[in-house]
Amino acid sequence: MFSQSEENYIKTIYHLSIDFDGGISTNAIAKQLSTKASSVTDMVKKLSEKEVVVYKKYQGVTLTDFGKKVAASIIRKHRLWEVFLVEKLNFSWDEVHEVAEQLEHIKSPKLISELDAFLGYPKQDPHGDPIPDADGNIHQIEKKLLSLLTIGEKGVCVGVDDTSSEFLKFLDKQGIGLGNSIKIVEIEPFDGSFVIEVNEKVLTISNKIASNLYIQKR
Amino acid sequence: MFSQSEENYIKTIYHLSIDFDGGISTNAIAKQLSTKASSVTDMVKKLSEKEVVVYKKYQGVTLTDFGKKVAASIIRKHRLWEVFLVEKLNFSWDEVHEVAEQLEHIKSPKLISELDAFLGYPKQDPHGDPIPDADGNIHQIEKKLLSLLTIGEKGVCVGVDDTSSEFLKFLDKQGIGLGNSIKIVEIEPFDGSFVIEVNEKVLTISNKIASNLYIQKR
DNA sequence: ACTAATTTTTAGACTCACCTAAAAATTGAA
DNA sequence: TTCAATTTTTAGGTGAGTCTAAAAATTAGT
Repeated sequence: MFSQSEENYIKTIYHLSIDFDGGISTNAIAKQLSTKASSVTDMVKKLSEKEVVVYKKYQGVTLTDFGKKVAASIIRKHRLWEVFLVEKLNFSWDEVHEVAEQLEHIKSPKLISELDAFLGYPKQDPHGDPIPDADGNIHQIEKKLLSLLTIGEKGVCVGVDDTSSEFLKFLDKQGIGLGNSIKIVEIEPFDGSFVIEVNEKVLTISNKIASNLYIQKR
Repeated sequence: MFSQSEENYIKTIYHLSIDFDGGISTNAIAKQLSTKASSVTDMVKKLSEKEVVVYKKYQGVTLTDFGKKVAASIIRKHRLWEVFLVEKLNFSWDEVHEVAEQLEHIKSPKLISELDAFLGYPKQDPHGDPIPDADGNIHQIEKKLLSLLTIGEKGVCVGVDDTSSEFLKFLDKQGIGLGNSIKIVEIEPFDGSFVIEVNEKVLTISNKIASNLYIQKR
């Protein structure tokens, strides 16, 4: 069994490993968890004794296969709770994270399997991220950043990269949500901003916004 | 804000205060929490600094009005989660306690008010215990131990005193549940056992069982 | 009322997760 | 390649919450 603190480290290392391959630096982990590199060194030694990570001094850490399974189970809980909060308790997608951070640490296999069934075995969380299955397998759907599309291309909004409250509130205000069809009308060469058509409305979004929206072409 | 440990002490002191009035001894708290009296003394000093309890050396502790409010809010969360587990996630009433012990510490006012609404503002938990309202008021329903009734009296089963898994499983096996109408057919003078009629069936229960079942006369 | 038994508190120590400050290793720039 | 900047680790310390053992206070038996 892992403490809440250990679980937070495991989850963080997992997330950092997605964009970066090779050892994750103690500094990167420290920054993500708002703690100090020295604290990370301590924890990482403990996790390596528990066979969750491989750690060589000054080389950063990588998750073992076991560690990846543990991470997947924490993320599974986190995302299932997010679905619950949005679908059943009227939370908006920018309010769920903080509470899910707490709920993900509840220990009860029955709770999670029943919650999964109660929610109808959802495959994605409210931000479009995949929910790992009970065995820890993650089925990532085919998706592309909106900013990589060209004029005339169409697709469906299936996720966001940045999940900050400010960004999600902005999307709500613009009327952009998961499942919406989006068509690229124009790309401004000067600043890379995009003119898109969504929900029968035409609007302009900055390149930064476009670089945080995932589109599935289908 | 209180730590999980502090919350567990506050809840325990509250529960112990129901059956004994006057100061609750450190020993009683220690036994309930499976810890040592010396640890209790430490915590109780801290809680008294936070104005949650009144503590005089060697005199035991009592909750302040503020402490009672805090206790009620923890118990409210615990019981709402119990209802959720039984009504929505197919837990049986003997499985809920352990998980609710974890869930009761989740911090989010919105979570609890939305959960309350989602469950249809329940007034009792699965064991028949009252759910405190958002202001900390507890509306205890009128009830009596079955063992205090006499031959011919009738009532409805509204709660249990002992909530141990063994007892609850026993009740399930006998077909006794909340809401069932119960009639006293006979009382055995020799051992004080009761012959009762419930769900059109007649069965005999020991005095010990009868002393753990609450009946509402209506 | 006076011991004896029990309860409660104090004192000191432990683990966990964190910190700061300094030392050591790595990296990068001229 | 060398040395300065950066990163990482070590060393030592803190607070929360727990423990054991011993001291102090209370309660109970005669």
